[in-house]
Amino acid sequence: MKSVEEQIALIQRGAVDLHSRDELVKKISRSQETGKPLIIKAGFDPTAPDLHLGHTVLLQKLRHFQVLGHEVHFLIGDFTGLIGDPTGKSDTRPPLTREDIERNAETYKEQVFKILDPQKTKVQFNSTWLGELSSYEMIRLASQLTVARMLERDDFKKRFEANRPISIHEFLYPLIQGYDSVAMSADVELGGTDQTFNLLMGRDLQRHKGQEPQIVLTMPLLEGLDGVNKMSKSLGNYIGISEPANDIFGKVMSVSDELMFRYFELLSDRSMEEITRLREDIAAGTLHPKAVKVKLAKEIVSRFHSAEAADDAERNFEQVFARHELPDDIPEVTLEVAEEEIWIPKLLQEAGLVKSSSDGRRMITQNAVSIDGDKVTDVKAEIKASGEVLLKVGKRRFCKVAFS
RNA sequence: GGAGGGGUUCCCGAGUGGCCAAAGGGAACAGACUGUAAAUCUGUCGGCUCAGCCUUCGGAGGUUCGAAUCCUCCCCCCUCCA
Repeated sequence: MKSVEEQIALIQRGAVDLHSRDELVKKISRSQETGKPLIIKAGFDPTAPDLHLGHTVLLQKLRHFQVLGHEVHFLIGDFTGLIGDPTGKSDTRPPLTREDIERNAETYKEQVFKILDPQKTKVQFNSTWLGELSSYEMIRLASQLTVARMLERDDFKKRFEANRPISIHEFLYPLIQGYDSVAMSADVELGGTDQTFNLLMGRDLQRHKGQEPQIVLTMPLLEGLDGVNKMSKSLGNYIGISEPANDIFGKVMSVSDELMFRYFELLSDRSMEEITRLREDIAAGTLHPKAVKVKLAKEIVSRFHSAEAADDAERNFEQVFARHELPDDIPEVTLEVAEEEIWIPKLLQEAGLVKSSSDGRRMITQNAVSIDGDKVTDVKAEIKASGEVLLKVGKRRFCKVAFS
C-alpha cells in the first residue's frame, strides 16, 4: 500500500486543480484505516459513445485511482442527456430512447475498459435517481442557488455579457449534476477544467444534505488537432480511440511540434524527465522532431490496438507519405454502371472520394486526381467502366473500384 | 405588455431592387515547399457533363420585367422599459 503522500502525488500528476488537498488527505487516511475504497465519480454524456483522446486524459486519471484501490463510478448522464447541455450552440438534441442509451452504454464499456479496470468500475445511470425526483424536490433544489451564483460560471458569464442566449434549463444542469453527487455519496469527482463550476456545485449540495463534500479534481482540456480548440467531435479535430491504427497514427503525425509535447505530457506514460530530455535533444539538433512524433504515435496506437499494429501503422505511414507508395489496404468498391463509359468526376463521387461531381471536377482542375497512377487533367474525360481501376484523390484518399 | 435592434452560404461578417452563388476573414480542401510539423505562396470552397443552367440569404405568401434587398403574416434571438 502506498503512503498517503504517494497517493496524492499520483493523483495530482497532470491535474489542474484540487479542492482541497487537506480534505483529500483526510479521506484517503480514513479509507486506509477502514479499508473502504473511496467513491470516485466521473460523468459522461450518453449521446457521445465515441471516445477520443481528450476523454482519455480523464480516464487515465480514473485509472490512477483504481491503481490506488479506489472504486470508480462511471456515471452515464442519461437523464441529463435528455435535457442536453447546450453549451455553445449545439442546440436541441434528439431525445434518446431507452434502447439508444443501453446501446451507447455498451459502447462506452467497450471503449472505456481499454483503460479502466472493469473489476473496479461501476457503471451507473443518473436516471435511476433523477427519474424519481419530484417537481417539488426539484424546486427545493433550485431554491438553494441564486442567479448571481449561476452567473459565476464562466461560460454563463461570457454568454450573458455577450448578449447570447442562456436557457433556463441550462441553469438546471449544474444543479442536477451536483445532485448526482449527493445521490452517489461521491468522495471525489473528476472533470475537465470547464466543469469546475458544476463540480463545485456538488460540494454545495452535499453540504446542504449534511454529507461530507466531495473532493474536486480538474484535468486540463486536451487541445485538438488544430492545436487551438479543445478536442471535440463537433469541431472534427479529434482522434477517436476506436479509429483504425493507421488513422490514429496519421493524425498524431499531423499534429504540430508544439502540440506534440502537450500530448506527451497529458497522454504518454513516459516520465516528465524523459519528455523534457526529448525536447532538449530536438532543440540541440541531435534528434529529429519527426522521430519523436513517431514515438508518440506508436505509444498511442499501441494503447488502443497493439504493439504490432503500431509497427504496421508506422510502416504504412512511411510507405504512403514518405515514399508516396500505395497503402496495403485500399478500400474497395464495386460499382454497377449501365453505360460503357463513366465520367470521371461521377466515378469519384460514386466511389465516395468526393462529395459531388462538381467537387470531383474541382479536384481534377487542381491536379489532385490520378487513375492507375496517371494524372487526370481533363474534367470531361470518361473511362471504360470495366475491369478494375485505382483512384487517388489528394494525398490520402484512395479507392479501388471494380466494375460489375 | 411597450419601444427598438437583429436572423445571410461550415463559422464570423458585408450586402437595402438588377453588375449577387452573394465582399472580407476564419475553417476546410487541393497544389508548391517539407518531416502528412509550423510558416509561406497559389488555387478552390451550393448543385448540375459547368463558357451555360438550376436551387440558396429564418418560414410562408405578395409587389415588380427583376427581390438577400420592398410589403404582409408567422417563428426565433437580443437590448431597454414594465
